[in-house]
Amino acid sequence: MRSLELSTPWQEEEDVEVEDIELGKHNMNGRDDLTESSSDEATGRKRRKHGGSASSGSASSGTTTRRRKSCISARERNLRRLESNERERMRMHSLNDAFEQLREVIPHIKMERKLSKIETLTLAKNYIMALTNVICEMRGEEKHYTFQDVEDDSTVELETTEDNTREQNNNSMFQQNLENHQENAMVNSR
DNA sequence: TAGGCCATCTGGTCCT
DNA sequence: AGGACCAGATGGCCTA
Repeated sequence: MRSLELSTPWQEEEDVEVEDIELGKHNMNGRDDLTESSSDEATGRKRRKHGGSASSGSASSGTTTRRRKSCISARERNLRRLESNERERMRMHSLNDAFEQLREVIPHIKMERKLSKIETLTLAKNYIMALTNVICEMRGEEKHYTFQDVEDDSTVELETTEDNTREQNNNSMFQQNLENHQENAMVNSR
């Protein structure tokens, strides 16, 4: 763990009423003028160097704007930024918790590594589609969705054939599980 | 070593 | 006004 170095650009600024800001012209590789990020003592997770760029988001690039800066001290801004970082960290952690809970409820072939986020979402989508099909079938309606071969599915692009095979296995497992549940439901309802 | 995935920082925008 | 949300950027870790 490295300690927090308080020498970020915004700390060294003097308080000014108005500042010229050139959007979209920041040094993308300008890691040199950036120091270590805020500490992560609260979470103990790995930390990064400053990664963000000022040209991110939907800021209009290439234009020069003149914006009024609030009359708060550099120290205050520093504090606000750190608090904001902490909130963002917590928000992302809660998002990751939600992903973890989703992984737990999606039936899938267990692997050495955990499902990535994109895999989790894709499987969840497929599972919902499979469930929807079962409901339709129970109602005697036509199936809503057809599970295409992964190669034919332009919406899902997996990198390796191993991944394709796994996804197909998971899809057929969905169907198998659902059919079993369906049978059980029939038996219980008698 | 390249590429995928991820955590984190950051600043803009939206919402309350 | 302040917090939540979002997306871009970056560097670390891991695997093929």
